[in-house]
Amino acid sequence: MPIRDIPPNRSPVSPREVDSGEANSGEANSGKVDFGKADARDVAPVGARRRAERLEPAQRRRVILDAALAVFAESGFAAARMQDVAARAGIAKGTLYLYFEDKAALFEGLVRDAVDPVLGTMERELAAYPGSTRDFLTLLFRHLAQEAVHSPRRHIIRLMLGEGERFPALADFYYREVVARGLDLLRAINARALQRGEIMSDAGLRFPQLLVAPLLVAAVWEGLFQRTDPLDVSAMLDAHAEVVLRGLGWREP
Amino acid sequence: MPIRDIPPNRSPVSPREVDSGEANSGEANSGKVDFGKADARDVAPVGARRRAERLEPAQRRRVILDAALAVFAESGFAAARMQDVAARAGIAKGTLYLYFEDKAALFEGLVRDAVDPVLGTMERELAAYPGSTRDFLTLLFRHLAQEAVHSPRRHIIRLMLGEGERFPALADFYYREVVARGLDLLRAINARALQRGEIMSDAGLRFPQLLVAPLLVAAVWEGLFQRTDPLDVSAMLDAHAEVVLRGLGWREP
DNA sequence: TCATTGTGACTGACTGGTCAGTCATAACAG
DNA sequence: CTGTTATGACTGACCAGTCAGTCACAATGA
Repeated sequence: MPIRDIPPNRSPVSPREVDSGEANSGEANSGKVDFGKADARDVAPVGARRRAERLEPAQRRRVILDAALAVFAESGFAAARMQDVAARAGIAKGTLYLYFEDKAALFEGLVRDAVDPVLGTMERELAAYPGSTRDFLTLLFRHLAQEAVHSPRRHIIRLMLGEGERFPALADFYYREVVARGLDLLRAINARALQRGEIMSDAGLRFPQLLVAPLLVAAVWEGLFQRTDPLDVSAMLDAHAEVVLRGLGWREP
Repeated sequence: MPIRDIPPNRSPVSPREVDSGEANSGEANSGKVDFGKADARDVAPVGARRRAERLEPAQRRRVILDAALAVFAESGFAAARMQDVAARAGIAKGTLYLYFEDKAALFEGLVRDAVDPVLGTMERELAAYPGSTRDFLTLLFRHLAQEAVHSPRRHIIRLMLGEGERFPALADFYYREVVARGLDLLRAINARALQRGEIMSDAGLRFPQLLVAPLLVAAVWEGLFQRTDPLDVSAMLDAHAEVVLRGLGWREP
């Protein structure tokens, strides 16, 4: 309770960029009947407090999630500070808690939100794709490379790798929404190609992971080694498509 | 809302397992008062300090590093507590600081230490390997799978993925000591196979990453999805070897 | 039109708790 | 007794999460 006031000699004050706004700049109090202690503390600092513009909840949520992605991507879960998320979103820390239960919920929201749309379109495209499996695979790789390497969502992958083990429920969610669907898509591609006689081996049907493994490398390489040893992701994926198709027994249909 | 659960793992770490041979012989708290016989100062109000057995500095370092691997693997860098590392190593927290400058130095020491021996033997074996490239690749995969999935060092990989971006110097070290050497080894394999006419494509020479990508998947899968959707790593790697060799234009020599 | 009251998004100082790193002290080896 | 090694209580900082309060705007009514 803020009423319980503090001996004036104590000066906590976190000397930090946030700066706990001016000490008390006078101005006793207006109408408040204040029994007990005259109390000098608090009272509106009045300074240049900027209040964030009022926003539609959905918009505010978006802003927060964008900020959170940036901050979590930069620091990982444990080291990310809610204060920083708030600052980046242009709001006060307390406001975060109007939109998300706690830090974990924010992280979750982040992953859930980012995960959404990617695969749906590919699934639909596959059903209707007229060309050869080779062409579709190339298209798929190009799409996914975009996601895994160039989209801001690429950080989600890294976050999942790094923190996922400590969020089993989140890992499950990610598995259901991304991994399982992705693998199903790949199995469908393989099954169709086999059926059409475009390939001979069922290795890709049994281990669709083999088809996307290089994408994981690409996503990780970016963050860790790009600086030291740049990797041409597109070229690598082209090479991969070539190798894997031949490896599965490709022959022109 | 299936996701609500456990944020950072706050389990107190069971301090056995590493066990620096005896030392802090149990007892600790757990209510057992044991006012029995002898050992008068066992009641231990404040003073009774239990000392860890004296160890050679090198051995103590080993014990600490083992403990640190366990704790960091479980929690990641930021969430790992020095207190827990100490407890697991059977020593007091202060003692850690006799061996490592600070938490970051401990993490670094951990990675440096774990990284050491793995590749050397493979490099030497390649030089002397009499069999076909196919056999050598199979051998290599088996070795690396051991490292990436079953060895306690597998956690190092995950730690690098999660934290590496925040330790650029460590990422560089890891690149030099593991990644670069591994890729060189793979390039050597490819070059030799090409020269011998065992394969036709130079894709593996240009992107040796393609050969190990599935290992990364395996290492990650273990931690995140094994529970949900078990993956038979050996079978996957066999399939990978088969696909990739055919993909590179393998023909029996 | 202007005052009053209601609403809820937004704020940030504060609390309670955690933890890295320190250091006076204790135990041991020789 | 003396130097070396180990200890763990302590400090200082840091941060997630709370909550009493603020403010802009909308609705109401005079």
